[in-house]
Amino acid sequence: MNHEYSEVERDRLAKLNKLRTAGIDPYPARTRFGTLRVTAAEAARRLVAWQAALPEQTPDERAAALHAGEPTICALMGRIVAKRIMGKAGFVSVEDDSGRLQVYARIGPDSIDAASFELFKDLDLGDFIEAKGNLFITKTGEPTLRATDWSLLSKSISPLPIAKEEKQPDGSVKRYSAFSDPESRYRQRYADLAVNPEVREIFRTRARIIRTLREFFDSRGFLEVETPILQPIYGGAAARPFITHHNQLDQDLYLRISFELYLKRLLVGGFERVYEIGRDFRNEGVSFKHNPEFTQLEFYAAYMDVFSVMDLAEEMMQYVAREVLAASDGKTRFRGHEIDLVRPWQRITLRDAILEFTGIDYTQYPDRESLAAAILAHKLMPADVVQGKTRGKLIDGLLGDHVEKNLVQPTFIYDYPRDISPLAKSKVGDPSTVERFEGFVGGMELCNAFSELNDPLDQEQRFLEEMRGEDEEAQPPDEDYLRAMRYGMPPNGGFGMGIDRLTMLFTNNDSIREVLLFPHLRKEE
RNA sequence: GGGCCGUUAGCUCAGCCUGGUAGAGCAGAGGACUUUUAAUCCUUGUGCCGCAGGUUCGAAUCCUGCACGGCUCACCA
Repeated sequence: MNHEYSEVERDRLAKLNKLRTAGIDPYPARTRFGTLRVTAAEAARRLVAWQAALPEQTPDERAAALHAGEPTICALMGRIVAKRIMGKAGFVSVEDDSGRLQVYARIGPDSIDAASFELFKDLDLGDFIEAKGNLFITKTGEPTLRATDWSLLSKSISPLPIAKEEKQPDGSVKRYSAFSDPESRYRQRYADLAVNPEVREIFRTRARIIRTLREFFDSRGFLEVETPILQPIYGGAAARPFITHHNQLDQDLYLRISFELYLKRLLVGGFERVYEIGRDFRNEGVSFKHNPEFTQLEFYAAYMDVFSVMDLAEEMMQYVAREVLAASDGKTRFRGHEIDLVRPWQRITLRDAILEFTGIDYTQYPDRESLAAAILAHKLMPADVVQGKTRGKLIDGLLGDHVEKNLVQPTFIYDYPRDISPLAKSKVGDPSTVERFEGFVGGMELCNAFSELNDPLDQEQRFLEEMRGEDEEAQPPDEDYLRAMRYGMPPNGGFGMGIDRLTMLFTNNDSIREVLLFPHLRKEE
């Protein structure tokens, strides 16, 4: 409550008080012309159709017809984003959710009277109005609504950073000194969305991605479920959690770091295919691909394994790409690469991938010490990073440092070390390896999946092994999960994918912050 | 956490190197203009120059520290 009004804001407050004194409510509860409403896009489409259906005419007749316009009365409502007043006539560009349309008003019998025009001239960029009238085409060819009546719907006090736009001959729009400072845009996302239409488009795409994923799983017999976000024991991933507290119970709770252990309990319960789309919370650093809370998709399917999940993941990606990109070729552009999401994706073992990009065949180094020595000999990691890492973490490090960035076209990497995958089933005949894959696109890890471990005795061993380690991200053993498993869990395949990264991929954004409506920022001073 | 860069008007930015007390365009205000579209033309206001300290007769400018941000490295299955 300590906002200091700027000079512009004080001017607008004075204007607002003048309106109130004149008996005009600057924030009316409802519109007057609601039943007549057309969107800007509908109006433009209607005018094009009307124009095309005009009969054969002389040029003079045609000009007169365009000027008179379509006779139907309709109303436009939205925010004023540009204003061009000249004497006793003027235009304001009105933007709604569908686009922009200009409203024309002048003093005259075909439009509004002098008193109304005085108020019209007083409008500010950012004000919401409604205007009623008929649609016509100006002599410069612009679809326009000729106002015969209009009202203020909401007065803008603080000036929005609305940029001027110039239509280019090729149809594109050139924006001058747009609101572009990333911090200001994220902190005041409302202003960003208000003045940068392409930002709104990112979030429409995001919504379409999520809707399409639901369609995909719903139509394949998956049940959408919701599991606890507040958990007494966290697990299902290697990450540090956020801790919170329940006052009445005097109990510490954790914000979930994954859905995995709860979803697999549901397989014990008899649901064969479940999925959840929701928020995970991980107490770790922020970066261009990490936010403390992020949206995750996980699914688990009884009687599937790592390879049938791989098939399903391919099908899913292809489905979403075609729906979302509205391009039947399923291609997207990301960081300057054209990426083809159509199946089949490349499949390569982790061993072969690391061999290809580092020259190291880790199967030749069966223990931590020999692998660490080889990595140092090849100068693949600094010594202080190598120190203290398990063999599995070293292998994972090689993947992250030397392989991931090269995996631009969709690639599945499979066969992972057991000690970094405590919830995955071991490979038959190769106890150091588990049935797991990760999907990479655009040089970025996108998803993670495995044949889920359903052997309660093996799972108990894995929890114990983890506890013995010194990894501060190790998950605590979950006794209740083991109890569930002992009742019997069907063999199943599970899958997790970051929706934020998927959205980055489909909207060609380098930063996760661009695809989160309100990304985490340090507190404002 | 490390490195680099940045923070000047509501927005986008110049000025800093080479210290002399702050500028442009847009937005705003006043005026002209009854089909404009980055409308145009005339007039005009606008600043804790991120914060704190230091050097200096004098600091937006040089130095130090801090805050915040961007990029990057590390960390992040």
